[in-house]
Formats: sequence, structure tokens, C-alpha cells
Amino acid sequence: MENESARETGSSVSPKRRELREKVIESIATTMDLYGVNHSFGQLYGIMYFEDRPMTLEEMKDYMNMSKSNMSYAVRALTESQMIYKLDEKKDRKDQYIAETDFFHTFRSFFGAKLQREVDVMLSSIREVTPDLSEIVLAQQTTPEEREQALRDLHKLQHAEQYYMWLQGFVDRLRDGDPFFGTEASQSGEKEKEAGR
Amino acid sequence: MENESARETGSSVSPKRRELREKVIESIATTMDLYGVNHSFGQLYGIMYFEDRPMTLEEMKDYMNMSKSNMSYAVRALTESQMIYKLDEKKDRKDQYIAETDFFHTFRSFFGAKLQREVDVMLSSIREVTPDLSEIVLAQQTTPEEREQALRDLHKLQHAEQYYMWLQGFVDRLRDGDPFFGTEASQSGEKEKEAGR
DNA sequence: TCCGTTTTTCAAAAAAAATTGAACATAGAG
DNA sequence: CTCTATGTTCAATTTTTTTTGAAAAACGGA
Repeated sequence: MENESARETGSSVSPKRRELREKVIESIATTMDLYGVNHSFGQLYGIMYFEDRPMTLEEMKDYMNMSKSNMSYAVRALTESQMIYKLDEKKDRKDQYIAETDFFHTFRSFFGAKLQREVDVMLSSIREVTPDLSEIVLAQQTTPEEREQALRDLHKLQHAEQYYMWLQGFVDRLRDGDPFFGTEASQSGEKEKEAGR
Repeated sequence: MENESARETGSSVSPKRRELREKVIESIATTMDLYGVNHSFGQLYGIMYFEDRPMTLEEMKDYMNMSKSNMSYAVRALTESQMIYKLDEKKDRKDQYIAETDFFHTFRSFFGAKLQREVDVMLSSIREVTPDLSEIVLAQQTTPEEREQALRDLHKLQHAEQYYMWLQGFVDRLRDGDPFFGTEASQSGEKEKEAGR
């Protein structure tokens, strides 16, 4: 099986070029780190980004020198934010995954997912709290001091709610690839983008 | 000094309203967590967001029940991403900090800083690696197989560079508050934004 | 269906990040 | 300038996250 993985590791990479790749892979991992992604998972994405062909958990494990179980966690995380995709067909019973190599796409899906989560969490708590706060403001027995402060809090939440409604629109446009974002300028290789999976 | 902090804690917050604030503060911390911000630092921002007046390290320490040294780290992190500002004037020798309460502004400065860092890291390594890769492609002694692969890597980096140049423009527009982003719709209270520091 | 293999889950171990107290540095009042 | 209190840094501790190996579950070929 050590043999098999060597055979399947695909096109062998010269030492010099491996070193060059590693520099970029490390930067990719560092950047993803910035946004709270596990550094190793970022490295794995970097590897798959260059490999640019379907990989199995076993191959990942070999490249990364890590347990297959950790690779299982990694592909789950990367799949959830659509940085990689699971192919429909297995290869000798093994699941195959391929990296999204279009950074503009990863940008959209990664931040789309994160920001959507943010909007959901924040709007939900804002809307949970607002009625109670209104009640404090409106209640007869509330002291003027407390009323004034509750009103300030309420207005802050109203402002925040406005913001999050705007952000929801932003997320929607982000996901749809609204021309709004000026994406065309960046994407010369647009045509082949959605094909290769 | 226990006394002093009680006196200076500002407007006292009723238990019910404290509970409501805490729900929102927790959501804020959770969201910031999403982007790799220390959860406690996120809570601190939430506290300051509601408090909406200058606070000293000592007050933070009391609110958070944490060491002053940790608060020092927290304000540094929050200041760097411009979620809070240090005031020019001290209060009884103590530095004062105030939260940015306009979420659209925090959105811009937070992601502006993160994305700028990403662009810098990535462009720097892409540009470091590209010449060496070109050399491999061009060298006489390179095998056809290796040349083909090096060329693939090179093209990937060229595509990535294009993306990061686009992203640099995005960051610039984000920071300038380009109308492009549809910010106006969200910002009713724009005028007083830059005043209070 | 059964069997061999791959994938996922779980609890424990290892590694990394957050937090602290103490030492040091800085600042500003007197 | 000196003295005292605040702010920062550092090394050590605590807490959390990451990683692992083993066990359970899911899968697919025969």
C-alpha cells in the first residue's frame, strides 16, 4: 500500500518545485488561519489547489502525514465552505475530493457562509431581545432613568437590525455573483470555471 | 478601589436589561469568534458597544472579571482592527477606549484589515515564487514533463495574482466606503461617525 | 446477504491558544 | 527629577482546540 500511494501520488513533483509550492501553500494556510480556519486544513486545501485532481482520504493522509480520521474532519470543514467538492463517483471504493481553484469562487462561498451565519445569529438575538426592551420602555412602572437607558439600547438594536438587513442583501449579492462586485474584471478564465468537477 | 469602580461603572443597568444585553453580547462574541477573534475579546467589544462611553482598562477588567494584562492584549487587538479607539485624553492617568458602534464601519475596518493582510501575504509569496517557476519552464535542461507541470503551476499563480489584484481593489473600495457597496441605504447615522475620538 | 474495506465518531493525548501574576517600562503629577 | 500608578511584556499555568487510534457505522462488490 505504500507502493500504491506512491504510484497514485500523480505527477511527481521535482524537489525545487515542491519547495516553491510549499511557500505558496504555507501562505494559503496562513491566510485561512486569519479567518479562523485550522492551519492544517488550510494546508490541505493548498495541496489540493496545486494538485488539481481528485484526491482520496488516503492520499491526503500521506501528503499531510496525519491520521485519516483528521483528514475526514478536514474534508468535512472544507466541503462545508465549498473550498473542495466531493465527487459523485468513487475510485476503488474511495471517496474523491477536488479543490475549487477559482479563488473568486472560494471567496464568495467562504464569506457567504460565514456572513450568513453572522446575520442569522445576530438577527435572531436582536429580534429576541427587542420586544422585552420595548416593554421596559413602555411600562408604566419603569423609572425615567431606566426608560431613557432602555431606549438608548433599543435604538442601538434598531440601528444594528438595519445594518444586518443590509448585510443580508450584501450576502445575497455576493452569492449570486452580482456584477455589482466587479467580478468580471478579475475573472479572465471564467469559462472553464464550472466545468471541471 | 472596589468603590471607585462601582461609582464609575456609569449608569447602572437593571438586572433584566443586563440579561437582555448579555444575550446580544454573547451573539456578538460568537460572531467575532467565527472570524478567528478570541471569544473574550469579542465579549469585551460587546460590553463596550452597549456601554458607549470611554472605558479604562480597570473598568474592563472589572466587567470581564479578568486580569488587566489580558485586557491590555484585548484592547490592542480591538484597536488594531479599529473596533475600538483609544482616546487622546487620559482620565486620571488612565488610558480611555471607546467602541465604534457603527457596525458598517466595523465591517469595513475589520475586513479591510484582514483582507489587506491576505493580499499582502499572498501577493508576496506569489511574486517570490513566480520567477523561479518561470526559470524552470524556460531552462533548456528541464524535461518536457516537468516543464508542462511547471507551466501549469505558473498559470495557476498568474490566475491567483489577477484575483489578488482584484481583491486589492475591492479592499480599497471597501475602505473608502465606495458607494459601490450600497452603503448609503444602511447608514442613517453617518454624520457623527468620525467625530467622537 | 455477507465480507472486506472505507468513513465517521468518540474519548484520550498532544499541541496550541488564552489567561495570569510578576517584572519591567512608561508616563505624568508634584 | 523623583515617585507612584498605569500599561506592557514575559514565562508559567490553565483552558481550549487539534490530532489520534480504536471502535462503530456505512458502503459496495460478490
